[in-house]
Amino acid sequence: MINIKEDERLSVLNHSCAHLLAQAVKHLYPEAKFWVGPVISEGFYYDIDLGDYKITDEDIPKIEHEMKKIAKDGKRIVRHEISKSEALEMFKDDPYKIDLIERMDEDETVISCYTQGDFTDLCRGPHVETVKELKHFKLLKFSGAYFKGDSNNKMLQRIYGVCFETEEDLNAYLKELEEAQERDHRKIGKNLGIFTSHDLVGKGMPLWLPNGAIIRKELENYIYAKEQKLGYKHVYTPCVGTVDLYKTSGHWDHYKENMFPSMKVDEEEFVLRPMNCPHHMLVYANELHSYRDLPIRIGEFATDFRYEASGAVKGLERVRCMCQNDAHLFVRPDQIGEEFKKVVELILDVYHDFGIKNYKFRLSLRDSEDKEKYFDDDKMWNDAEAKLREVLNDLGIPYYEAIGEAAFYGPKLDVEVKPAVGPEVTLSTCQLDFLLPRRFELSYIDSEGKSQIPVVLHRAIFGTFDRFTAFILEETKGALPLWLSPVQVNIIPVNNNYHLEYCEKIKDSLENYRVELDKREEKLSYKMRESVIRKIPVTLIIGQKEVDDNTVSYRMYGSEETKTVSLSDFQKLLEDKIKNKN
RNA sequence: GCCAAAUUAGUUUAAUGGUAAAACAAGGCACUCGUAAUGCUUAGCUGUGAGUUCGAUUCUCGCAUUUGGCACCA
Repeated sequence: MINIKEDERLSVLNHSCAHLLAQAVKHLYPEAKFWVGPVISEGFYYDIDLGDYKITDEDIPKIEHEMKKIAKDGKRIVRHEISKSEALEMFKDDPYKIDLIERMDEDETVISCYTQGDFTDLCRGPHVETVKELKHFKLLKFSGAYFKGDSNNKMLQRIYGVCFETEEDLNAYLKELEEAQERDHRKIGKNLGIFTSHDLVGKGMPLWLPNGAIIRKELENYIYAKEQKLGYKHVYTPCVGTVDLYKTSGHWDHYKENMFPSMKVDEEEFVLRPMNCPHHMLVYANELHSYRDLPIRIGEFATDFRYEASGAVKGLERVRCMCQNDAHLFVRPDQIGEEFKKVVELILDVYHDFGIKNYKFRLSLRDSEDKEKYFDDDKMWNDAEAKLREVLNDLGIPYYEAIGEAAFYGPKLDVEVKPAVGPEVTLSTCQLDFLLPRRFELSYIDSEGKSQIPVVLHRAIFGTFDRFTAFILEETKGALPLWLSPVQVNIIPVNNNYHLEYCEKIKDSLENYRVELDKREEKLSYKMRESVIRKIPVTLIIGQKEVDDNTVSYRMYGSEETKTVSLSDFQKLLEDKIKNKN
């Protein structure tokens, strides 16, 4: 998918188109006041205050029509430069523009405006020469958007659109948007019987169907093996904890709003756990540790519950009940770099196995101005942030820094991916934590017999199994690699009367695989069609030829070619595919 | 949570102020078949609670869920 914002020409075009949109809106709704109209990776938008009037579906074609009309007139787009005081005078009736102008630097003496026909907007530019160039655009959607992105502020109305240089480019882009919908894990998940939901269970509470459960189990087995090899110790702990547990950890103060409300049982007050750190702290505290024992790596496939805002819930991607591929690494301060590096390497290893290529590393740091949100210890933060940067630089991994995205207890490295529909989400995460070990009074005995406080790394490679499955379904368009596929081999006999016995024999010989034998009294082509629709990786066609020659004929998903081989060669082929994860 | 829109059979869709149609899927019968749909047949549906109305799936309102954004995302 093309990123408009990263293309210089398209950026100018789309930004100019945002002005065209504003002009058209001004023509149709003279009372309209305008906030900002930036270019984004998907095109452009403009935030507009229409008073009490709400944009409807019928307005969009009208606005588009007006935009075309203005574009046809072909007015030039002219730049003026004015001083701050002139600007304040010029836009004196427009509180939004005044807001923008007042925030501009006093020294920045030149403020620019762009005029096209009867419409002038404050803008840094640049723009295209004339509105005539804005021919191939489309308004895509509209919604409410908080003024300055703050939910305490008034909601403005935002209209999104996109503009291209040619009609072909525009159509190609719109087609891509449509195709993205086909790739949406919610659609695939429904079609392939991966997951469902029910009002009686509740919002954001997915039910994993048998096919989804197989995928999840394979993911669990895969990451469990990796983690065991790396010296992780896996545990099981309860999905609830007492309120006091979360008061001890500090989450009660910082995270209560995102937790399900507490429930009283006898004299104890419980919450459904939103994360597993406190439980794992207590696993660590169960015995006395020597500096020689560290690092200690506690892993768990742990079900957590979070009170996600109702508008945020989405398929398997954002849920209220999820299973984390969680682990907490208890390390000595001198081991931070090495352990953090191992986690990053594990992430890279796993992404390689899944063929995931489009992801970004985000180093999430605190906003040092915000003493409310973050644990207050400047030295701790500075040391931790420096450590993470150092490792990333040593590994030569490209990343970007995000101020104010850290957890309250420490900085973190997140891996972000882009779903088929909607904004980027975090998949993997690795978080450094100097705080929780202190709150739980964790310790180890150093070489001089003194008690020391360990450092904790929180990490989740898949993030949650839910979100990772959603992502993998979109990456593969539901055509999962053999090792993950709920049904791996589908056997279709040409004639049930003559070939079934041989098919049963083949099925028995593939006992290590998930095999289906389609015995239904249906036409071969009918069964083949269904096998393809279900995206089963391998379909076997078994008829008289195969029975006579003691062979199998197979067709791989995505190919129309049929190959015939001996059963042992076929088994070898499956083994190789599983081994190579393709 | 906020701004909107949507909700009809298992699924995808149609229609209507006089309680609903089709395709696929499912059940039954026939066909015994070589790589994306054999034919016939049976059963199955208006999210939920109010209101308006002689009568509501259709109009109005509330609720739930879903969808697109915004905000949130330890």
